[in-house]
Amino acid sequence: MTTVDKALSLLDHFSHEQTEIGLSEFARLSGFDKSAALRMLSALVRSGFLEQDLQTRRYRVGGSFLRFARLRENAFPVSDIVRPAAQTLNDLTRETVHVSMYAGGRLSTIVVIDSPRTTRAHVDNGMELPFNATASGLCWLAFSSSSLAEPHLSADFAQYQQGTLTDREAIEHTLDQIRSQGYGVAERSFDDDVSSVAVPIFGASGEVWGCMSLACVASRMTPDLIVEYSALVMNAATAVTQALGATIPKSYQTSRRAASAVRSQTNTDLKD
Amino acid sequence: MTTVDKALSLLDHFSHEQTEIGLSEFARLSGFDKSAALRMLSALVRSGFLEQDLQTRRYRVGGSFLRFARLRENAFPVSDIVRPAAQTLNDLTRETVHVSMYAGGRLSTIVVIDSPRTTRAHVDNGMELPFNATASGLCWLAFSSSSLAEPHLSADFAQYQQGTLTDREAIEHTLDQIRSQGYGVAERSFDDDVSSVAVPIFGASGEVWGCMSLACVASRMTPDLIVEYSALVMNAATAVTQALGATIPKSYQTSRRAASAVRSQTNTDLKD
DNA sequence: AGAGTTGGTGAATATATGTCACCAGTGATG
DNA sequence: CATCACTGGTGACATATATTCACCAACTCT
Repeated sequence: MTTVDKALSLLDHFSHEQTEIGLSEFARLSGFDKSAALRMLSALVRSGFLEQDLQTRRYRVGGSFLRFARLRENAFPVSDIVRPAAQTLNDLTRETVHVSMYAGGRLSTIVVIDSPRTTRAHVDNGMELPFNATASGLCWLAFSSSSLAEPHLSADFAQYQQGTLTDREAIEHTLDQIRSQGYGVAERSFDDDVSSVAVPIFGASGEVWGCMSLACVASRMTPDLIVEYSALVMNAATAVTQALGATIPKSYQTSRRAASAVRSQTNTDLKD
Repeated sequence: MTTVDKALSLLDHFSHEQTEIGLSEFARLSGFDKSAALRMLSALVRSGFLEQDLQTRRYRVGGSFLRFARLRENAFPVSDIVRPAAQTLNDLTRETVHVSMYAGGRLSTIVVIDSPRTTRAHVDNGMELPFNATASGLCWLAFSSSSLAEPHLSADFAQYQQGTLTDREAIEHTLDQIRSQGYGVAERSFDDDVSSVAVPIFGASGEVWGCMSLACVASRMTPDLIVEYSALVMNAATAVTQALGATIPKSYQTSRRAASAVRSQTNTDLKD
């Protein structure tokens, strides 16, 4: 682990809940010495990746991220590519659709389109999706290479709800199931009232780039709907994969074929 | 300069024009050894701040920026704060309005609202504004502390147009003028067909946080309009400063008073 | 007043970094 | 086809740099 890795890992302690962190707090969270932490934090401040509140002396995520995020969107407009497919899926199902992307060891939502219904699952844009508790997280694990997935499989899992999978054995079993059916399902696993169906999006390198997921109020989700939705999400995710200039890996195509029979069925159903 | 500074400075070589950079190119641009550069680049890739194209082996800005940018917007929703004021100014003038923010040694646009007119000045969101050639850049220099401004005053200035200021003497003279009138003007200085008026936005620390600028087709800009617009931009920028939880520094208030007489005039004019 | 915070400093040692030579692969040129 | 000039990447050395530790001043809450 280089010094740069350590410095950048400090940023990982920020979250939607934790938006400001002080020096001692950083040292505690990261395990680094206060003095070492301060030097790294100062470097991050100098380059604008952190800002320091002059009153409280606490640090927050800096403005440089805005610049680089725009730079990236300019060079490689992910949102623009992803949003149409998500919108189509949202139009078809009238349920919440979100697309997540794997970067820096996190799976976080980059596009969210909420359901227009009066009762709906809400997902925050930019939200981090836990690997053990969400359809997207499990789906990512299922189709990622073992070397990439390993660190996330040997982590400590938080138990969000009664049904949340926290045992590695149980998770591995679920991943097998996901691999065979081609999509991941999580019912009342992260949020007590939400069930969702997720399908992998592949990147140019053949790795799982992220996931597309449909989330709805748990009481609305039936086994039949899961099958219907999975086919629709699969279509949308495939469109995104192709729009990213990638191809569906052979390993996944078998799953797709298995599901495509179902899809033609459901498409017929939906025509009525 | 710590290693972290060096690693992060590598990212500064990306721009709207330069969206992908290879290892040797990085070494050349930064002056670092190839081997050292590679180690830093690898660290940046590991944390998702860079991505490497597996075909070309070149690097591009990574996906982690999206996550952190959203994290920041969630904690401190700058765009949401800035946009209404910019929209109001756009409604009043029907000219292009852009707001820039200073971070990591760069002044770059974070909100852009284009003019609805058939001929209009277009500004890219996320664009970097050169300090010597834009109204915003000059305005930032004029009201920033000398220690912050110095590195940007002793840099090499690019000559974008005939009238671009590239001589430090001339720039300092212009800055004096900007300080006395409270707003910056740049006519055909960056783009040959664009003139703009910029006013500083202050942050909680009292420093210049960024600028609000009105840009229009150069041929439309008259001395009278500059005075009118400057008062309107000043109103909008003041609103943003206050929305950011900051106060206008005393040093700037004198400029504002000088202009407020003009403002009451122009406000009357605009009522008709 | 005292204990427990906080952010920050300075000087020891230990370690990661900068430097350089080197390798394999690619594409252009004669 | 052989050469040349690139490319991305590797490994090992001396050295510069980061980590560690004790310490300081300021603030808050008993």
